[in-house]
Amino acid sequence: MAMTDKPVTLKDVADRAGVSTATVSRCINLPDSVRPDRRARVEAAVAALGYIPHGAAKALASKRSRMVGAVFPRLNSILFGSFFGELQRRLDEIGYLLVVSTSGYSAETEAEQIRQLVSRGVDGMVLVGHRHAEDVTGILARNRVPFVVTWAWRDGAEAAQIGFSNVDAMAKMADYVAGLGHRRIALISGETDYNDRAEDRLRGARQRLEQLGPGLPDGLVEEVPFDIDEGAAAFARLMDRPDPPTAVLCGSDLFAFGALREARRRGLAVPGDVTVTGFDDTELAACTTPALTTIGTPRQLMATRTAEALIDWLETGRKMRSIRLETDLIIRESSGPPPR
Amino acid sequence: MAMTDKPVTLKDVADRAGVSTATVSRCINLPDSVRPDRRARVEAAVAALGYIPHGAAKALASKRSRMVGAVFPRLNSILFGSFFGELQRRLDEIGYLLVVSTSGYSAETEAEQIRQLVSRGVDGMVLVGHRHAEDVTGILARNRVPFVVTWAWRDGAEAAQIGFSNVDAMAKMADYVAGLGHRRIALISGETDYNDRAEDRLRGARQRLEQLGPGLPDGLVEEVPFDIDEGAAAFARLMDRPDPPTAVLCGSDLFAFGALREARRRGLAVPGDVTVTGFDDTELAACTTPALTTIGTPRQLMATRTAEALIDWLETGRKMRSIRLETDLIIRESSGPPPR
DNA sequence: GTTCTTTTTGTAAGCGCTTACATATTGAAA
DNA sequence: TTTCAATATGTAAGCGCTTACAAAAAGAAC
Repeated sequence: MAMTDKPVTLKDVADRAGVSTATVSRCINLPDSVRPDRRARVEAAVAALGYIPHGAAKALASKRSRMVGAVFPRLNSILFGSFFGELQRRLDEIGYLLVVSTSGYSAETEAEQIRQLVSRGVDGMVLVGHRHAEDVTGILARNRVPFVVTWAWRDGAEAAQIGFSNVDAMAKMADYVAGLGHRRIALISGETDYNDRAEDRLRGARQRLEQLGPGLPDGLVEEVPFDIDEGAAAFARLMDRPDPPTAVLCGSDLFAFGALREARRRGLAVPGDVTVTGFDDTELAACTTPALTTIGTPRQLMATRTAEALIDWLETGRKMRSIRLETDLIIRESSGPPPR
Repeated sequence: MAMTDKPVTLKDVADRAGVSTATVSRCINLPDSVRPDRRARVEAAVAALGYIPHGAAKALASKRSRMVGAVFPRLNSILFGSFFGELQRRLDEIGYLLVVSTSGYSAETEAEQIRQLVSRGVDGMVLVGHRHAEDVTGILARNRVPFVVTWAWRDGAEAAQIGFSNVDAMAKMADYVAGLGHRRIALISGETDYNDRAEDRLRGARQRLEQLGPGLPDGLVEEVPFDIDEGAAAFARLMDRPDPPTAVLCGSDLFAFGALREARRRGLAVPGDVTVTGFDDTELAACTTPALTTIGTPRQLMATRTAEALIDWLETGRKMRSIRLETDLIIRESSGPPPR
C-alpha cells in the first residue's frame, strides 16, 4: 500500500494524481467542485496510498475541529450512560467527534476540564446543569464556543438549554406519594453543592409537600453522594429514627436501589411497610423486586435533540432555541398506601 | 481581560512579556529551561491575557496530540460504564484526553471508527477484544498508533493486552453450577459474530460442561443481542421448552436481570425452581432479588492498568507488556441446587 | 580582565492542511 | 471561428505552535 515509510500526506496524493494540493483538498471537502475525471484520479490515489487526513492540520487551517466537548459529573454510573451513549452516536452520525471528561461533581474541576476542552479546540460544548464556576461562561464566550445546558430547565435562562424541570418532576412524585395518603415522607437527595439538579429536586419535593400539608422537615432529608451504598446507608438512618417515614423519595434510582436492598436486609416490605421511589427510570428500574416507581427522564430524546440543535448552531451560526422536555411519573410496584 | 477581540495566541503573550515565542513555548513545555525572572514575566502575561494554548497547532507542530482513542461496542449500558469512566479519569490525570466512539458490535463500523480516530491524530488506542476487521491492524501499524486490547486474554497474542480469560471465567461458573448438582444447564450468550468475548464465554461453558458430563446441547444455547429484554425473552423460550433447564448461565448480568424479571413474572422461584447466574458483577448485581451470583470482572483495575501501561508505552516508546487479570466467582443468592 | 564552557534566548523553518486570489479551461452564444 | 461568462484548477499565504540551530548572555577558571 504505502510507498514510503512516513504517513501519507495530501501532497503525496496530489503528486500521485498529478494535480495540485488544492484540488485534492477540494475532492475531499467539496467534491462537486472538481470535474469527475480528475476526481476519479484523486480518489484512486487516495485509495492506493491509504491516505488518512491529518485532523490537527485540518483544524488549524480551517479553524474548525468538528469536535464537541462534554463534561459530565461522572461516567461510571448508569445515570449518564444512556444519555452519553446516544449523544456520541448522534454526533458521530453528523460527522462530529465527542470528547468527554468528568468533573466529579466539583465546580473547580469542571472549570478546569472546560478549559482543557477549549484548548483542544472543541467547536461546541455540552454541559450539565446551570450552575458553574465563575469564569466558565467568560471563557466560553471569549473563545466563541457555543454551549448547551442539559438535564435542567430554568425559565428565561440566558444559556441555550435542552432539559426538563427537576422541580416539577419531583413535585409530581411528591404529589403522587402524598396522594397515596403518606404523611411522613422523607427524601434522599444528592449533594446540592454545585448541583442544581439535586437542589431543584429537593426544592420541588419540599414546596409541594409543604403546600399539601405533610411538609418536609430537615430531619427527613438525607443529603449524600450519588452512590448505591450511600443510598442504602441513608435509608437505614431514616428507618432508625424514632419516627421513621412511611415513604422515602429518592433523588436518583441509584439511591432507591440501595434503599430497596437495605429494606430487604431489614425484612421491611416495600411497599407494605414503606414506599420507595426513584428518579430517572434507569434501565434496571423495572427489574428490581419490587419494580421501582420512578420518574422517567427523556435521556435519549435529550441527547438526540442536543446533538441536532448544537450542530445546527455550529453550522449555521444561528443560536439554537431551547427545548423544554417533559418527565413522566412511572408507577410500578414499590409504592403504595402507608401501613395503617 | 483580553485586549483584543480575537483569541489570544502565543505571539500575543510573547509580545506582552517582551520575549520571543520560543521562550513562551518553553515556559509552557519545559519551564525549567527558562530563567525564573523571565518565566515570571511570561506567566504574568499568560494570566493577564487569559491565554489558552491551541491544541491543533500544538499537535501539528509537535506531532503528538496527547489524545487516546477508544472504541467500545456500546456506551449506553452499565457494561462498559465503569471501565470507561475509570479509564477517562486516569488518562485525564496523566494529561491525556480520551476520545471515544462506538462500534455497535459491528466490525465494519469499528474499523471505520478506528480510521476516524487515527485521522483525529490519537497517539494511542484502546480496543475491546482481539477480533477486528482485516485492515485494522494494518492501519494502526502504518500510522504507528500503539494499541491495547482489553476485556479479553489470549495466550501468546501478538497484540498488547490487558484483560482476563473469558473462557476460564465461564468455565469457573460452569464448574460451580454443575457442582451444585445441575444436569440440564442452559446458556444465554451474546451474539458471537465478531465478538470473541461472547464466543470465549460460550466455549468456556461448553468445554467444561462436556468435560463434567452434562454437556451443553445447541438447543440450550440462546444467542441474543446484549439487552435486558432480549435476556428476558431468551429465558422465556428456554423455560417454555418441554424439558426446561434447571440452571441458566447468562453471558452478561444484563441477561440475568431480564431472566430474573421474567422468572418473577412467571412465578418461578430463583433459585428454588431455577438457578440464574450473571457475568460482570455490575453495580446492581447485589441489589436484585435474589441477589445475583455472577462473575466479577476487574473492570476498574483493567482501566487503571490500561491507562498507565499505554501512556508509558507512548512516552517511552517501549512496547508495554501484557497483563493478565483474574476474575472471581461471586456467589450470592440466585444459585442453588436443582429442584428435586 | 580574558577565555572558554555552559546555559539561556532568539530566529526562522516547517508541521499538513485550507482558501483567497489569480490563472487557465470550458462551453455557450454570437 | 471569436468572445465572454462560467467553471475548474493552481499558486501561495497563512493557521499557531515547536524546535533545530545560531547567537547571546552568564558563569567558571585562569
